[in-house]
Amino acid sequence: MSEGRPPTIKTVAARAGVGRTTVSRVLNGSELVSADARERVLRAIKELNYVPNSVARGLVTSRTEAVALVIPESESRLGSEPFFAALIRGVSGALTETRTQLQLVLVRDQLERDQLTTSIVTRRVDGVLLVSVRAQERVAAMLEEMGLPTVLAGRRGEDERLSYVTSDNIGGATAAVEHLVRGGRERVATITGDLDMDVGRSRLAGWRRAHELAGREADESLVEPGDFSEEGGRRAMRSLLERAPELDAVFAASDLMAVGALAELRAHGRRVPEDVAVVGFEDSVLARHTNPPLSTVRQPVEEVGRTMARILLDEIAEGGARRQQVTLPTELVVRESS
Amino acid sequence: MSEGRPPTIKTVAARAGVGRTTVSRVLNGSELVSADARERVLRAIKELNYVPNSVARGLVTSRTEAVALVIPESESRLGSEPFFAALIRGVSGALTETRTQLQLVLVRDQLERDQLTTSIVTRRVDGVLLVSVRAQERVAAMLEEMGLPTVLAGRRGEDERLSYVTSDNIGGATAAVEHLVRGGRERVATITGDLDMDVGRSRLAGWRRAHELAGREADESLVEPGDFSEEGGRRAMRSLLERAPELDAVFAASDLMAVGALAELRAHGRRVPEDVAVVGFEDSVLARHTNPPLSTVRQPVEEVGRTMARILLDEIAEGGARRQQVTLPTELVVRESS
DNA sequence: CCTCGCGTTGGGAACGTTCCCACCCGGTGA
DNA sequence: TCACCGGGTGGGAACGTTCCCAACGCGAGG
Repeated sequence: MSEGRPPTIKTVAARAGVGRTTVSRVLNGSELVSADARERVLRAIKELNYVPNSVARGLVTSRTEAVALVIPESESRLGSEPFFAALIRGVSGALTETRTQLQLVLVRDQLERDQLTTSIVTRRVDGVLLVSVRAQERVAAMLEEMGLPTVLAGRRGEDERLSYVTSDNIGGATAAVEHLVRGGRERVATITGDLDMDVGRSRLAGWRRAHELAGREADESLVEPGDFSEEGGRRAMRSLLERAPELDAVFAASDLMAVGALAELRAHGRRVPEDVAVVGFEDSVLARHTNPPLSTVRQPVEEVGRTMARILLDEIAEGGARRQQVTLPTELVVRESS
Repeated sequence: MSEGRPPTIKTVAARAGVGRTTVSRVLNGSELVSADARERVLRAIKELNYVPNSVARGLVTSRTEAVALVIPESESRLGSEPFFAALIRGVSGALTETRTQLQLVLVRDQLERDQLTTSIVTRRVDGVLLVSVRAQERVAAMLEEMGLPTVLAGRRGEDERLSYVTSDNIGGATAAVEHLVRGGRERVATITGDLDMDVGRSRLAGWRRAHELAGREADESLVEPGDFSEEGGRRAMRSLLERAPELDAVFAASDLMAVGALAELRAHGRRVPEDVAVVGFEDSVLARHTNPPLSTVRQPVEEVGRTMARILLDEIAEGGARRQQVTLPTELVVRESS
């Protein structure tokens, strides 16, 4: 096995006794090849162990068969790690069906964020998947302007113009709070996520909506801003307990904040769920292992990833005109904290 | 701003009033360019918003400035998700410094595993990072044979020939068990990981070694095989309790198995740590949130990723002769379960 | 027997770079 | 004055594909 250098399409053509073009046609599944020629080509390919050079192909077609998955550092940290992993799983699953490559881009700091556009142009990817964007996300705006096919995980706001896939945050939050109300809770507080993000705002909107549906007035003094982190959850719980000691339930906009809240409640001697019921959001691995096990809202993260990838492939194939916006259903998971 | 099509090196050359080659030289930092020409080229680049086409460059240099990170599906599942996320963070961090792209390849099933070689050849990456390999990993063997620069996370066995980065599994396990012995535990059992993997074997070796160092005979009936999963941990704990009800400590080769063990111990009315002490391995997010919080061995996962990337870049740059094998230190984290 | 058409085929050009080499030009030493 | 040198420069070729188009062979129809 003395491979000088890898075989090219010419090597194959020579071996099969045909021209370059015919080999190319076989490779790309064209009909205009005689059965005889096709068979000879296929045999030569197998004998030579030929694999087409995707770089050369990319040069002429100006398509790389690759998409970038862009994830802000903050998203890959925090308890959202399982989110991140599941999303990748979904994306990757949908992508491998079409042989599209997945490039991972983690954006650490502001500097990298600024270079991102150049970086994406250099990469020459066919499209971009962008995770969890803030309201004023410059990267998204730039991609939109460049006309590069783009699908967001989550949306920047309610008037999002780009394609996106998100889970039903309003519905999930509503269901969580309704569940608390139905369980006889009178004073349901909420610890919100970052209100600069649609997930944060939507989950808060769900809390409000549930009150409305129950014919109650939402008491805004029961709303405490958090930041999706465990420590943020602790802090928020602390100030809620000071301000509204009579509360008997908390809806936290993330499991991690719920974990922080649980710790703080314990520190204050409140029993869960007897004195205070707690519900989180996300259904991360954590939720099953807290004490007591955490009721939460499950999001179909892997499905979100899969859907994003499918939509992106669509956009790439069709020249990107039609935008698709999908909201996937969430599901309340009741455990012992409520 | 009516961009017909993106500017090429020729556009830049024309605008700067120089030849293609000179632009190329400026781009690649060659010294053989007059200050004057260099400045004109840089200005033209800025004015035209020119970004070199990495595909075309890749075609002639036959380097893509991209590496693949290959992760078996089983590794991205289970409680190892944070592991996976942290590893990616490390890899990505070290890579962005050199503008190298990261391609993520998740291997779901056997079929995909078989196609992996072709897939890697098609991708034309400059090197491969391969996660957590089993003893008989065909992919690793194939990469070795192809001579493609490769770095493993973990090793196939003690006689690994490829470059790898691993954490000190033997040392960590030894420390964990010594800690239990020093705490006065007499009968320290262990739930092993998959013994087909070096991590599994090494952590078991550490358990043996600690006994040896303490001048005790390791009682092999206290060894129960697990599979790194929570359910596996439960099952193993159950049969240990049946077989050796007098045990007073358990070292589980992963946090997730430790969690399973905790649940099973509780079900059997054993108190932790009073009746039985438990130590895990990994220090995943989970460990801080179990009841009681889990003592465990922390691995520097992000650092493993960073180191892998650095070694791979080295191998790529230097034509791959020298192999590097690095073992990073682990650290015992004592919480309340021991 | 010639022409037409259609299924099949292959060569040339192009994609945007880098690398090799030849060239130019001013200065230096004989 | 002439050969020589070396920094600076640019054009041609090559990388391995795909696409365009011209050409081929062969049977059918006039």
